Amino acid sequence: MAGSCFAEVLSDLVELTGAEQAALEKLEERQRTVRRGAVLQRENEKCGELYVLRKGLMMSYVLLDDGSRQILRFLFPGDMLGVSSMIYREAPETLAALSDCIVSPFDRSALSDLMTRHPRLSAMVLVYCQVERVSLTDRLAALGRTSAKARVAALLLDLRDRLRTTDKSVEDAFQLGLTQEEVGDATGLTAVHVNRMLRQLEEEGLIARDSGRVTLRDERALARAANYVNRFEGLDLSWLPRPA
Amino acid sequence: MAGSCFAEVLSDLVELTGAEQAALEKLEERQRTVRRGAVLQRENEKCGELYVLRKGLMMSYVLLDDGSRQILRFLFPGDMLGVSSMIYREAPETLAALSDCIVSPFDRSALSDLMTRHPRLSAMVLVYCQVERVSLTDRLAALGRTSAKARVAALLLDLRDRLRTTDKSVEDAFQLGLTQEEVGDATGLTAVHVNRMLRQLEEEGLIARDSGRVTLRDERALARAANYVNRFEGLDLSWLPRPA
DNA sequence: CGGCCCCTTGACTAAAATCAACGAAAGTGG
DNA sequence: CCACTTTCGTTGATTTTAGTCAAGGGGCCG
Repeated sequence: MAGSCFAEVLSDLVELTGAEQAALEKLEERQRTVRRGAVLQRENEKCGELYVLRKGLMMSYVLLDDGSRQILRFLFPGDMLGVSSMIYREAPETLAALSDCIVSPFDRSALSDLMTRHPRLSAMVLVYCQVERVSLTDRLAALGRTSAKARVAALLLDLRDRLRTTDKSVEDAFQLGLTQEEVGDATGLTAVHVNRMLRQLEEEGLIARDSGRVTLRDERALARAANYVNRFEGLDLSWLPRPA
Repeated sequence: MAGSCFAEVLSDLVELTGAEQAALEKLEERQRTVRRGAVLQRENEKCGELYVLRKGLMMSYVLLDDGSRQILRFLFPGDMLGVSSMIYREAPETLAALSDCIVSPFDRSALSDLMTRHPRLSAMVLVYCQVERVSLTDRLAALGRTSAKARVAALLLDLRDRLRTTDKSVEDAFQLGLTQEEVGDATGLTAVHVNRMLRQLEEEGLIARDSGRVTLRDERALARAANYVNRFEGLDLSWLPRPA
């Protein structure tokens, strides 16, 4: 199996040259499986490698002193994992697999080399990180200023959009590969309250549920309730340097 | 007035070459003043330039549909503003001045050029953005999983640390250049509740207040209450490429 | 079959928001 | 320089939102 998952994400943004594709494929030469529930990197432990997620669903989270968990981000195929760990001696967050996964590990220096040799890819890595950053600020605003229901709605919309980038067959229904506790840890709620919010969304006809499968029945109303924006849209990359 | 504020931030991390310093100074050739309360960039409007903040205190925020505001970040001298706006047609956040400020505006293409010509600076811009990203995730965890008191304590510690990087004379006391409403919009609380939390911190002897000036009286206890980490510490940049 | 994990629901509690009022301080305009 | 307005901080009373505690049910796995 060849091809670079990260390159696929980037090639939605610009047309890559052969040399650029080759450089990205080199990052994903190696492969490794990660079992559901396994931890790839643990918070406060020495930083290891970086990864590209090739297959499966992962998450990054932090644990607070009182034992509570905040899920920072869900990770989908094509996502680059552990970029922030690259810059620290100790990892600022834990990376764990929510399903059986395949990742491609690579070294800090590999990314450093790539950035030196391919200035345009370097800029695109920055773009990718900024998209992530803006998504984080969306979630920050959601946690700070929106209701429990809005946060759950936003999470559902976001999950659907992210799943669709990999699997075009996803339309308005998808398997929610998360427990309600995980949804709670992502939205800053308790599992009990997540349950109530899902029920409420269901009663209002905004979603339907059937054994872990969620259907978005009224996307317009959900998006309105959630203040949701897909941050992979509306990009302007006209300023990118010419390919080397 | 010469010298690059952003270069000063970076030179705390590695020793810059003359060429690198010159390149960074070029970004800050121009200067512009911004009045207290003025807006440099407005959410959803066409993205303009990027900036380096040279002097003063600014903030970035978003407004939600119901009119509530979430402050995403406070900006200090040496910070680069609007990097995320660079990649979008429309700005994802508003940039506003909390005090009279001086900024150096520059063009997307100027940063793009710099990244092409100076691979190591390119990597350092990425590092800078990742520090910002990790700080955002700290705040995300604070909003999602910590009490009102802890959030206010964390904000005070963070402000102090950021002020100290510019002004070494700041020890445990500083002018809180924010209204309680602004503190609330940053921490996801109401101004009224912020007031009560400040009072409580004061009553417990963790801080003292006098006409807008805050003194941290028990930093240890504050940091414990707040789960606070200074993200400019603990970096490992040994992987950075050689300077060009 | 039994145990565990996850979902569900009700009753109750705690945390933070809301509403309202007032005083002090800081600008503003004559 | 003074009257006026506005902003900001403070406080109490009350309401709303979400958390906590507890119990039971369904499905899956060993």
